[in-house]
This record gives sequence, C-alpha cells and structure tokens, in this order.
Amino acid sequence: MPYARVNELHRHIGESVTVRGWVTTTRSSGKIAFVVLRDGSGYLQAVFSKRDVPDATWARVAELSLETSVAVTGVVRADARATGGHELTATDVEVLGASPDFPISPKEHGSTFLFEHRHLWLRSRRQVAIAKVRNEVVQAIRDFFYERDFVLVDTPILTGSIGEEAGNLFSTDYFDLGKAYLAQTGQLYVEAAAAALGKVYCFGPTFRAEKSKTRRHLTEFWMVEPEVAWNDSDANMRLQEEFIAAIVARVLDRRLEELKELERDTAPLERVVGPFPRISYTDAVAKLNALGSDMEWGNDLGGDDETLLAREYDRPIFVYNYPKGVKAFYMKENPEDPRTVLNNDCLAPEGYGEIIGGSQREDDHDRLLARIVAQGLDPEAYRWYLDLRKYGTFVHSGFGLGVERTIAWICGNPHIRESIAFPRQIHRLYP
RNA sequence: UCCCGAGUAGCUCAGUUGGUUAGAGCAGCUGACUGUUAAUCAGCGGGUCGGGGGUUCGAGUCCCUCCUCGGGAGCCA
Repeated sequence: MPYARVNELHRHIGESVTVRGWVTTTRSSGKIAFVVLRDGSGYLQAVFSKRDVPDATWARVAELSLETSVAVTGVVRADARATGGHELTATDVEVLGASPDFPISPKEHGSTFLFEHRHLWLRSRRQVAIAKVRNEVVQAIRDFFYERDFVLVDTPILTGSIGEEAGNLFSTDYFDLGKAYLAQTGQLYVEAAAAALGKVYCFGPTFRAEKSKTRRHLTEFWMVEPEVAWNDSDANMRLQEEFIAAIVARVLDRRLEELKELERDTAPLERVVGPFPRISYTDAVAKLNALGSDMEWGNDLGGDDETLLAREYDRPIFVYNYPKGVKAFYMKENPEDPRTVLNNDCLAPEGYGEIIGGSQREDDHDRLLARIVAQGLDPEAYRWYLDLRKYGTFVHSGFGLGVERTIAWICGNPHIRESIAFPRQIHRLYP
C-alpha cells in the first residue's frame, strides 16, 4: 500500500493509500467515527463506518486518543464537507505509538501551562500555522538578499569585543583569555565584511541578558543585519522599505491559509507597500506633544510614544535622526545638525513597535575614536573596528530586523514568544 | 531593579460582610447515538485552597512573611 502525505492526496483520488500522522481529534457517533490526522503537510479526516470494517479495527478506532501516532489506510475521496477538500474512507488503522492522557486538550489553557508543555503545544493548529509563517519569512529574507547579490556572512556568537555596552550581555569563561560574551549583534563584524564583499548580511541568534518582561522582548532572538557599502542613510531606508514590503508580500502570496487559521485580518498587511512615511525625530517630538505626550526633545521614544505615533499611519513608518545622546557610538553624526545622528527606526503598525533599528556608520577614524572614548569604552577592544576606518574607509549603512517581532506582527500575535519554537525568557529555560 | 496583578480539581475559573460537608464548565471513565467540526445526551470518580506563621469559637476568605508566575516600566530587535 503506497504511503501518501496529506497535501498530495489530490493526486490519489479513488485510490487506496496509507497516511501516517498523529490523531488531532476524534468524534464518534456509535456506528460512525471521525478521526482527524495531522502529518505536518495538512489535516485529513478519516471516516470509519462500523458496518464496513472488521470488529477488531473498530475496537482500535474506539480506543484512539489525542496525539496517538497512526497509519490509516483507506480510499481517498473528494468531499466538500471535509476541511481540506479530501476525506479518507478508512479500511484500517494501525497504532504506531500510543498516547495516553495527552496533557493539552482542545479546550482553553493559560499561557504558563502551554509554555510548560511547549514541546507538545507545537503540535496545535495555531502553532503549526505560526511555524509555517516563520519558515516563509525566513525564506523570504534569504531570497531577498540572494536575489540582490548580497553575500551571507556568518558572524561569531562568542565574542570578545562587544557591540554596545557590557551590562546586558551573557558572559562565559573562555579558556585563558578571560571572559567571552554572547553576541548581541553581528553588525561590527558585518561592517568588516562589507569592505570585502560590498553587500553583505548576517542572520542568526542574538542574546540580551536584560531582565525584560514585556510582550516585545526575548532573551534569545533572531536578527538579520544587512550592511551595504556606499549606502547613505537615505538609501538605507529605501532598502528597508523594499525589504519589509517583500517579506509581507511573500507571506500574503504563499501563506494565506495559515494567516486565515490565525484569524489574521490581512487588510492592514496588504497596505504594506512603499514608500513608508518618514518623520524626523524632531518632528516626531512635536507631533507627539500635539497628541498629548509629554516627551521632551533629547529623550528616546518610549513604547507608548511609539504606539501613539504609529497609530497615525496605516503602514510602517520611519523615524530618523535621533539625538546623539540616546544612540550608539558607531552612528554617524548628522553634518546638518550635530546634535543628531544619521539613524532610523522602523515602527510597525497596529502597535507592534520597533522592528528595525538602522543607521549610517561613522566612517571617520578620529570621530569614531572620540565617540568610543566619550562613552567610556576601551579603544583597545575596538582596535580592529577602528582599522576599518584606517584602511580605505567608506560610506556604509545597515540595519537589524527583529525576526520574531516581524513574525508576531504579520501573524497578529499579541505576544512575541509564540513566534519562536522554544522561546528563551527570563523565567523560562524549559523545555 | 521598580510598579501592578494572580496562585482553589488534570485544565479554565467562581467562591458574597469570616460560618457548618469547597462549586461549575471542560478533560477522564461508563453507557446511548450513522456526517461529526471544541459533536450531543445520561451517569460516575476527582481537592495539601502556593508554603510558613498569626488573629478567631471558626480562615479559601482577614493580617504578616516567603515562594512562584503574569503584565508593564527601563533596555532594545
């Protein structure tokens, strides 16, 4: 008997096939039983009629419990009553792995319970849909850069020199060389690679030891960081807008079924086309003050301010040229207003907040050194980074996109933690 | 670290100004039912009320303390 995956069944109508998977739901009406299977490619309802199967088979069907792994054999039938459009008129079932007392019932559960059972929760329809959207987002990212002739450069996770400040980094002993830190960004390394390859990006996990307890933060999350030689801040924003629009369009094109499963209203996603509104930080402050916020020029935008501002628009927005004091040392000073730097954040609509932080980098050796010293950092640790400005310095820009934040936004999830299979949070290291 | 909230059955929760034997729905088990989509109907079992201490004739309920978890702030993607 040939094996088939659920998403191949349209090629087997009228044939007898065997499908292997896990029991998602069972319903019985005494003489007819419905068993819904999941095999990863889709869901399939197998229908057993007591009249048509041997007593021993019927007895096995009656005992099936949630998440039992089974091989079900039957004839494929197109049936409009079935979700997915196909049904199996089942003739046999073989239990491959029993599943007594599966902890997650189809009823409601609290988030603590579900994350404690994350390894099993991944099997639920919702989580399967999110995993597929994530896969699409990741593939869209890789294809976007590959098609534009970027080179992927994998940056180290263990690092000695440090991205911004040491306070929020995880550290570990590193042989005889003292402390090593888990990377919180690949950016500095990718700047070095940009001088070798022109257009590059890194894509991997990053770590923040900050004790964040919000719906927008994870301690381990994935970030994609392109870096482009000769791009100024303006070109950097154009790349970001093209990038985000491409990701959203790709998901709408290929994962509509999953978005439907997630009950995501796709209308706001369909509006995600460039150009995105651009507001200077200074204008943003004035606008926020007019909207009732009491924030003052010189402070960073808080979460509430970001939400307030983004709500004024129907697509992602850029806020650019922040005060130097609230931003990292490597951002290039704005020649037209030295109080500010040539950077931007991209704020997602619908209250999802910052999904990108980007900037043009300081390419002048002496100015960069001065910023490092002014921030109390050790210039020796940044010697190699300063070298990039000593040997053929170049205008360059880049940004970091938070993958889980982007997925949460596209899926319409209220919390970031469902966007990754096994989220690491301050109170969660299991499973 | 700070502010707010929660902890009662396997799960989600209710539990009144302190009152006698702590409840419901779902899940589980038993039975009925040939088209169910969280099926439905009938019946049955199920409790260290987060831990410790205190007040009281009497505490799930009030007080103190500790623990755990959730949300938010800060930090940022």
